[in-house]
Amino acid sequence: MNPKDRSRYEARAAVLKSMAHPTRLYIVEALSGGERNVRELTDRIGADISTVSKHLSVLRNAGIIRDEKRGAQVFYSLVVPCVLNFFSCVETVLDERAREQAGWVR
Amino acid sequence: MNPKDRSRYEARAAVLKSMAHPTRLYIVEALSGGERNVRELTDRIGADISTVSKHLSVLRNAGIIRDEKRGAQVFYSLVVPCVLNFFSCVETVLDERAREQAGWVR
DNA sequence: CCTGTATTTGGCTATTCTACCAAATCGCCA
DNA sequence: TGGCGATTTGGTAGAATAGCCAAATACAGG
Repeated sequence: MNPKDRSRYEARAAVLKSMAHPTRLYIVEALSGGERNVRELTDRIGADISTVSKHLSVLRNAGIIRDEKRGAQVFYSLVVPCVLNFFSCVETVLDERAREQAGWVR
Repeated sequence: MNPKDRSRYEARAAVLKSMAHPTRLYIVEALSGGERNVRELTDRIGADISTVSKHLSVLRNAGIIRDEKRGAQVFYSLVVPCVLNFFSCVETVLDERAREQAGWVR
């Protein structure tokens, strides 16, 4: 793989990697219903607020979400809604895998 | 987040994680053109064959690809083609990010 | 200006990844 | 059966992650 291709795939992988964590996936889905502030997300997730804040910055740096400060609060929202389409395909993968294991027909 | 939701998001994240690596993304795209054996993939990627083999097993365990042994060779192919749809959305993310940085309009 | 609330940042540890080399397996065929 | 090409597996060092706590920063009001 030449350097140009390599960096292209690295950039793509970085985007997927930013979503490849249970908490961050949860955040993405939560934001599909509209913007949320850090406190709301933290309450739902049930982890330390500093942990959630770091997950949010991972997603923001990847360009998946953006932040808007209003007063003392910071509201996050989805920048690229098409990432929500990933969910159905991921479910397909999981279903397919379950079927494989159950049937063992191959 | 309750345990049930948590494990659901963990399963989903595991699927994304299996693709969140430049080499593995490259493999997925390479397999969109049909099955390939380990040697072919290794030649294109330019890493140690044992490294490629391990990447392949990550994707196989996730249920994204499957292997079929024919003679001494092992051919890999895509199980769930919908993952190819991820690429266009990922490009959208990258484009959006590039635009942000260029324009600085916010 | 001082306090309280909201969020981010720094620091640290435990865990997980990744890549390579070496060694083990697997299937074919001389 | 012995050797060969193809692929996987075991081992390991180094890099990257994730989570928590403590401390820093940012804002709104009083």
